[in-house]
Amino acid sequence: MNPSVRSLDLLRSSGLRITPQRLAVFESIAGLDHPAVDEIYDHLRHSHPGMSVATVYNTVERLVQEGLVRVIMVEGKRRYDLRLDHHDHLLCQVCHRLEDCPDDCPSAGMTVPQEFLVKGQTWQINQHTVILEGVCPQCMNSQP
Amino acid sequence: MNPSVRSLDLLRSSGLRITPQRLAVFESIAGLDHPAVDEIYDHLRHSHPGMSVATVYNTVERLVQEGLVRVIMVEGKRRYDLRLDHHDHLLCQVCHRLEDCPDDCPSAGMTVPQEFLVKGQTWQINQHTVILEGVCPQCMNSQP
DNA sequence: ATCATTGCAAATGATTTGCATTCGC
DNA sequence: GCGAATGCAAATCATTTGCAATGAT
Repeated sequence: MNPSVRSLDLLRSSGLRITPQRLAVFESIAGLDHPAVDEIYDHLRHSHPGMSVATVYNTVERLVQEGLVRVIMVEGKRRYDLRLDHHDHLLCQVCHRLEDCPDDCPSAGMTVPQEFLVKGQTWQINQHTVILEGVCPQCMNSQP
Repeated sequence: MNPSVRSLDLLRSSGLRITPQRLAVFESIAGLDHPAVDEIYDHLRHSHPGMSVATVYNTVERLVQEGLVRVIMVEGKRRYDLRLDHHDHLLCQVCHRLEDCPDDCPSAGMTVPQEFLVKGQTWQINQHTVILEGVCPQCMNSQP
């Protein structure tokens, strides 16, 4: 699959050097569904022999720094997402699939103030994470 | 500190064998604030020399299985909580303190249905996790 | 040519596992 | 005494780090 112009543009606009590895990692995140590093690495094994896991870790970290992708910590593993706006996630406890919560999600409307008073003292809130855990439709069907 | 009658009762009621290590781990979780395994272990080092980390892992895992404590996955680490009812958490990104969200928390009123329709297919939802991340009052004061 | 990026291998941190010994019941 | 629980050490999994070689600009 050729790198999309969009990927190239995004990478370039961030000022990062364009390397085949970076392009590949970026497009993997776009193509896979909330992948973790090992999934990205496995995905690229055949198309990019010689690619190192360390490079995947590096790249993914740079992409996060540049604000091109987002991390979601799930089950002790970092997973990566191209969507940058806040949204909640659905996690399948069986197959570990992670999916974006649709906008009519019960938690989607929740707003969190930037400051929050707890026991008379102020917390500054920077972000919040909502994960709904359960069983996805596929796993529901295969193991009733 | 002597084991409280309550701890003993709780452990006994679950059918678990009462060992000094179990009692100690259970009371550590009660005494510390959302501790991770290493904090429990450090806490018990002096009072229980010879106690193994593996035992702490074992014990904590059994306590979760028996429904006596709850795990919260935070920053790639399991942390343990005696409160069993659903409640949200506040995480300090500076000192990594984890605190229960008070009941007037913006997310506290949120209810999540047991079944949830996504793209025409049904997810079964078992639980949900809400973590508000930011800076705690103490860290706010010490680093402005 | 310069300096960021890569690849490899060794290191770290959290957690798990195997197994012989110990101890609650 | 029996079987579950413990302690220890080695193993595993995710991630990080050090460093020499490579390659994008």
